[in-house]
Amino acid sequence: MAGVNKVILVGNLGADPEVKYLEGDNTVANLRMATTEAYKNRNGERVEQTEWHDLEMWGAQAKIAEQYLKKGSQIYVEGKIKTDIWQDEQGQNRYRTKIRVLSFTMLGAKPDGAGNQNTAQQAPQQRPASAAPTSAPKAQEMVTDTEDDDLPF
Amino acid sequence: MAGVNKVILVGNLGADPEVKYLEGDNTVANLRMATTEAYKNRNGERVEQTEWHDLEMWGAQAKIAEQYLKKGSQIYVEGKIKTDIWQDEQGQNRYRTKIRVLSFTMLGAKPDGAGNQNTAQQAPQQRPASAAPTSAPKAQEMVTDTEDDDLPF
Amino acid sequence: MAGVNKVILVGNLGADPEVKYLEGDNTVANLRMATTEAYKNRNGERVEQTEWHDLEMWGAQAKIAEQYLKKGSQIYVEGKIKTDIWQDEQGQNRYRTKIRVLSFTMLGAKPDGAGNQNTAQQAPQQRPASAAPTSAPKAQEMVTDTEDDDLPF
Amino acid sequence: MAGVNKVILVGNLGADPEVKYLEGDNTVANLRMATTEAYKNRNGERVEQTEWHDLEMWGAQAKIAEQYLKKGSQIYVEGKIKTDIWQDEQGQNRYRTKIRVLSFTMLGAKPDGAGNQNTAQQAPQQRPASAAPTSAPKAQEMVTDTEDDDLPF
DNA sequence: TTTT
DNA sequence: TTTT
Repeated sequence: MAGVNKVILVGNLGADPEVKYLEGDNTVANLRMATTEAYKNRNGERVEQTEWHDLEMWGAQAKIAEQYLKKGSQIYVEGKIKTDIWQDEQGQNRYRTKIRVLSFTMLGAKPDGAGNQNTAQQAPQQRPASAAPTSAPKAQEMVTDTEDDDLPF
Repeated sequence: MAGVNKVILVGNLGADPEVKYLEGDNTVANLRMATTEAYKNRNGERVEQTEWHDLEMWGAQAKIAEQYLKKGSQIYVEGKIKTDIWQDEQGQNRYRTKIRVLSFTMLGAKPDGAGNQNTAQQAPQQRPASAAPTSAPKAQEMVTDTEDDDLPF
Repeated sequence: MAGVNKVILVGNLGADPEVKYLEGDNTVANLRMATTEAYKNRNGERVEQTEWHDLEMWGAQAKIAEQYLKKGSQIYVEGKIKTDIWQDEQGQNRYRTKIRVLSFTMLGAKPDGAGNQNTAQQAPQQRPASAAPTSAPKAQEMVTDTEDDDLPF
Repeated sequence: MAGVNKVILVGNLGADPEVKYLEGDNTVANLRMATTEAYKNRNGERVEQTEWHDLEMWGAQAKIAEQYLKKGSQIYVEGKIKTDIWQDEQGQNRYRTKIRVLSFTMLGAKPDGAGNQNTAQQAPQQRPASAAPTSAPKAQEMVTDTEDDDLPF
């Protein structure tokens, strides 16, 4: 049966994206993103709670992230949860959960010389990874994942 | 700047899908869907509130809806809000808001002879509208919109 | 049965909020919000499509909107779809769909003298409508609906 | 600034809920939930990918889960991502990510003798944890978290 | 009517 | 007009 595995985040990057260029012309970007919640506790004191998320982007999307996003950038992210499980040397299960980003968009602050908010999604038909540089999406537009199904993730 | 316009619904169809075959080999399906909320009011009485939604599906997705969905079907829907505005004979603005479905999946009850729950999405690369019947998604899978950008909607 | 009726929007206000103070110490705010999508059509031309949404906020949330939001403000909104239906003088059904906001948060640009981004939600336990001004949420925090069930909406 | 940390899942439970009654009249339920995605790979073969999620529910919600949910139950879940980090005996960072459920609802198949679909949410004002048994939400309704802010999670 |  |  079909399931739904959807994550929606709004928050800020804790560091610049880390981008790796892999063999076979593939690119992956890893980002750390904070989402902060504020509320008043029983004593009426303001409490802030920050959750950190590991984001993973692939292909053209990763390159756009490298180009437009940096530490502090506020973004909207849509993706899905993926948990890696493996065994360490002691034979114990180890877990690491990340968000596979399907689309993102920059919020708020204008990029350096550029316009205002950016959105970078992985919108298949609309912005092919093979698109010429001039037609490439900017972070101000929704940047959608353009990857195929057989990539190693 | 990039925006987000996202709708997520879980509910039941009030009637069978209405499907129209248009010229140019295009298909559109219109569905009425109810989402029901239940809560207790100040007097502790249980109150039910039902909201009705007009759904619109195109192309292969519309055909899957016609084939698998019917009055009473429980579905999960993801889409976006679209409001049509026009002027009536009196020159007054008239409004009609519908949900342009981007993906859907059948929930719960198994279709007649078939497997378990269905999901029908509009997943571009994965399930092309041109796919052979045997490889067509069923309502038990996520059915995603496969339409192009230049269609009349 | 329980349904889901959820809307998530990111966009900008087309005008300042319109706030009405009703009898019985109730407040309602109406806002117009644009969500813009950009994509390339078949000819490779960039096309922009803007959808306009009618937002409705109540109570403390409405007051926060009045205080912090204005024309151009970029916000994240979570809410549900509500369609009003009535008959006009000709006896024809008239429809108007709005988004009943359950929580919102300001994005991007800092409010005038204030801190950073704002989020205003309707978070019941956390920020009661009866909270003293000093403990009131700002638009930089998530502002959640605090209303009761028996209000006229 | 205010952030958004939202998860939406539709899937099935891999086992009955595990419920623990804690001191101080607190209850916690842990559930394993699968979300399955199906797509065709480059060779046109149908591929299924299942992701497993650790859900955590508290208070009245946990009790409703214990009462109505079991292995195989199909549910809709809304929550937020929470990652626990600690150091193991080797001084290495260990991670475990779970979904703190804010609301859920049962989908599809009717519970044994009961009505149809269930939704169990954590809707504060509407269905207080202190509500009498007869007014308690069933899994067919949206079951919302009723917990306070100072609980240990 | 917003924003880029 | 669905569903419970």
